[in-house]
Amino acid sequence: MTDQKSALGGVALWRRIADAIRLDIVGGKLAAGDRLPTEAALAARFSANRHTVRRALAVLADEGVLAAEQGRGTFVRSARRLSYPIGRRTRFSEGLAGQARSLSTQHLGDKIENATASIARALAIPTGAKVVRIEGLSSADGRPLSRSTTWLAYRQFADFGQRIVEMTSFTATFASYGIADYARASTRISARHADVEETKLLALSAGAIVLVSEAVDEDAEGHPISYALSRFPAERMELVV
Amino acid sequence: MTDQKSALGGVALWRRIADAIRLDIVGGKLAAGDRLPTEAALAARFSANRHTVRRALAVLADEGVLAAEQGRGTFVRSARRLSYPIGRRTRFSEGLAGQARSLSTQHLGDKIENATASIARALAIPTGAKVVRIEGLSSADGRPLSRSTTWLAYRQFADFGQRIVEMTSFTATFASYGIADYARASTRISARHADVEETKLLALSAGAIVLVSEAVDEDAEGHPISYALSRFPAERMELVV
DNA sequence: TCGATTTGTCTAATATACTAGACAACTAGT
DNA sequence: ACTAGTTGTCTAGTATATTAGACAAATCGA
Repeated sequence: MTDQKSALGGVALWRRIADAIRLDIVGGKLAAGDRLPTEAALAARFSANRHTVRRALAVLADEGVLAAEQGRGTFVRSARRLSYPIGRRTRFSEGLAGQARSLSTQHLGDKIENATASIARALAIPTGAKVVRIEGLSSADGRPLSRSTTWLAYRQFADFGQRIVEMTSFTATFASYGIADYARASTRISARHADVEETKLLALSAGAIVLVSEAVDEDAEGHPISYALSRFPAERMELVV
Repeated sequence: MTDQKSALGGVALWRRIADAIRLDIVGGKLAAGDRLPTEAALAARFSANRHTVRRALAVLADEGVLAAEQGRGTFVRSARRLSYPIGRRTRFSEGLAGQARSLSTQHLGDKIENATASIARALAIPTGAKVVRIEGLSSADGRPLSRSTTWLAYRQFADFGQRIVEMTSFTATFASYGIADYARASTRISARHADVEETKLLALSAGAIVLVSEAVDEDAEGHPISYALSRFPAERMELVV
């Protein structure tokens, strides 16, 4: 949109250029197979040096978003953002079905700890009460889509960590506790820069943005059963309400 | 959380430090009135030089988030993020009432133009059809909260731009067209770096992140009436579903 | 085959970001 | 009044980001 250099420090110019081009691609302005403007044209558009543009293109090529061909030009490879639906009763796998061929969720570990104030409030338990923490990473077609941390009351879900590795899905694991149905009670959405761990696990380039969703699920009676903090790469995902 | 310098280029260290501290404040880890760790302690925590930390603190002081007092320390001034609710029938002013004393929406201008593919799809009109574009800026207690661009079909809402300056609210203006009630049809949420114009209007520091919401409203019969693209400063707002 | 266009690579100069250390100015408690 | 601890300011050196220009290597159409 507003291609000016002015905006001053904080974020390097090559990163702003990379973000702008990526936005054109995931936003649909550039389709897969399209040829990008030449490096010289992009340099003019962003009032930057060709080398700076090349650095931005190198990052995007590294991400697999585009590929350069000497003598011919630079071409868009991959496609639009995936949409992650948020509603009262959406399940992870259902929501993304149809947008990707394969979906998987990887269990990164679990741990017993004491509830901080915000976790306790979400789960309606006393601050400091024991909670189970589950770390997970979800991917579609081999590309990581979300890094999530989930807390559950230890009192009710003491061995959730063991069960989920067998059951694989949250829905199935909840069912094993006799919770046949559950629904989303609330979702809060914010955004920030990815930290080092997220950058690594989500295969992001440094300085990328993550959408953060804070979700509380409740059982049929309206009691909160889980509090999940999910981080989505903003360049590959959008949330749909 | 993970305070390492490694993460490499793209985003300046002072900005990552500023973001981390701001996150502690708007996330509630640091309350208004609290004293921050000393500059030396922060420098150690982020493995950075004291001057780099000072630059981050200067930005936050400039934003009004904290204030330094020579000889005493640096103190947290202002408070938590505002929550913007998203639902089938939420209205801007209702949703934020109670979180801020004064709310205002400023009309920045309007224009007739031709619908791009995505606008046309959202409004269910042919690509290239005439649309009215409305630019606005909303603030709470003097701090800008959202920068929004709204498109409406020209055929139905030809003089929306004139009417809204009198009516002041979208709800009232829709009512003047005989639309007593409308509801949210869909909301898509993403995030990116603010562009130059947003940085200025939303009073952000360079390189800040905006939450982007793409919303379609429909009338009682389910016909789309407006397509709005709102940008919220991620450091001051969160969206609640 | 030639020439125009495009990406790839190299060298060099300048501006900005970051680190390092020293000391001044102010505050609060002894 | 003194001292320890804090923020404010200055100078200087190093690393990274950005600009600048030149030429090589590949592609494509005339």
